[in-house]
Amino acid sequence: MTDKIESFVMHCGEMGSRWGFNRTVGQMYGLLVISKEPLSAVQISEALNISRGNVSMGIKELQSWRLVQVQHKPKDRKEYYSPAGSIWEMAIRVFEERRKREVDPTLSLLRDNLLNEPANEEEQYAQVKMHEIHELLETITHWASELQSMSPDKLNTLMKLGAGVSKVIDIKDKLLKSN
Amino acid sequence: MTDKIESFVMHCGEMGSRWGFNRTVGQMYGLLVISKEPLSAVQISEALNISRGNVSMGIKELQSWRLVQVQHKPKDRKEYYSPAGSIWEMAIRVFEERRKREVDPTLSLLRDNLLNEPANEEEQYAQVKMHEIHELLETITHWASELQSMSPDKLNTLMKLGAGVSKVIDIKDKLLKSN
DNA sequence: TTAAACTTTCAGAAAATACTGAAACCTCAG
DNA sequence: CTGAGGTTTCAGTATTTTCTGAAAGTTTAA
Repeated sequence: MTDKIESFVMHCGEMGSRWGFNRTVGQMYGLLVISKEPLSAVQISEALNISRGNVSMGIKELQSWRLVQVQHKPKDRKEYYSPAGSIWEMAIRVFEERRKREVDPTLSLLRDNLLNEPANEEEQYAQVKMHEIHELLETITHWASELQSMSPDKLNTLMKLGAGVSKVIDIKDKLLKSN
Repeated sequence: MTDKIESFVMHCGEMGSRWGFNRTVGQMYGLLVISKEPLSAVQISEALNISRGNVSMGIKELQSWRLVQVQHKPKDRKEYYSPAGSIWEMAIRVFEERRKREVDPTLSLLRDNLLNEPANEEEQYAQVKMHEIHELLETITHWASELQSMSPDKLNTLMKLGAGVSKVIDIKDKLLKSN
């Protein structure tokens, strides 16, 4: 591994925990992303100086994020791993999985809590707040899933448009009104 | 604390680490959000059964996320804490801070790495990948900051529009062409 | 100035998390 | 079958993170 590649891989490790997994898993993913060829478990464990068992657990974790792909070479029983999908898909998946882990459980707790009538003033206030949070999270997750259903191409146009969308929406409103 | 409130606070604790801080900090923030009145450090430590020192550290952490506000009561030297801003602002801030912690360092590493010429084929491939990632992250962060500059109201319209934006953009394109 | 009432800090203890490596497990060619 | 070549599991260990509580620091009323 050259210095430049190593610095990238180590950085992925340091960021790993912030992105939702741990250091080693981050390194593993970084390594797979910048390696042209798929890597075997042993190659990964040697490149990163970690145990074979750890690689196995890491791969499992990455699979739960739908971020790696298993491949086989002819005449070779080993499994070879490579990143699943394009950089773009990778981003979408991380987003999606994080939503599942970070937002969905909260939404369901809030839904449950909002079913009961508040028993006193304290709970009354709490419910108002929970309701606000619930509404916000619903709006955001709904929007996110709509965005995800758009083609990468459309999404790109939209993002490049930036705050300009606002103007486009204004135009739409005017058109609707004048009809 | 009633059961319902406690379940919310404990949930915030469990989610805490997924949202970027730790259990106690999560609980503290949950508690502050659903409490009508600002709370003193001692009240927090009693409500959550944690040490006074831990509260101090937690508040510091929440302040670094710009999520709490300090208040004072007349004739009282204690500090009282309450959530800073509306639920909406809270979401914006968490987003913003996470971007700073999770994306910005990566962008700067990638920028640095992309300045050097690749020394061999391996690095050549690595750079292509890093370039892709860099471009994607740039587009997304740029877009995110544009969105943040929009008024909550406009943003709400936009989000409610959902995948419908795509149609609106198509209409705009047609209008431009016909001119 | 002083001291009471508070907040912050931080070394060490406790708890949580991640890693290793050996054993168990799978799979398939012979 | 069987054993070679591979993967997974998991108990125990190492590392990292978090929490405590006592000491140090700060502020202000008198």
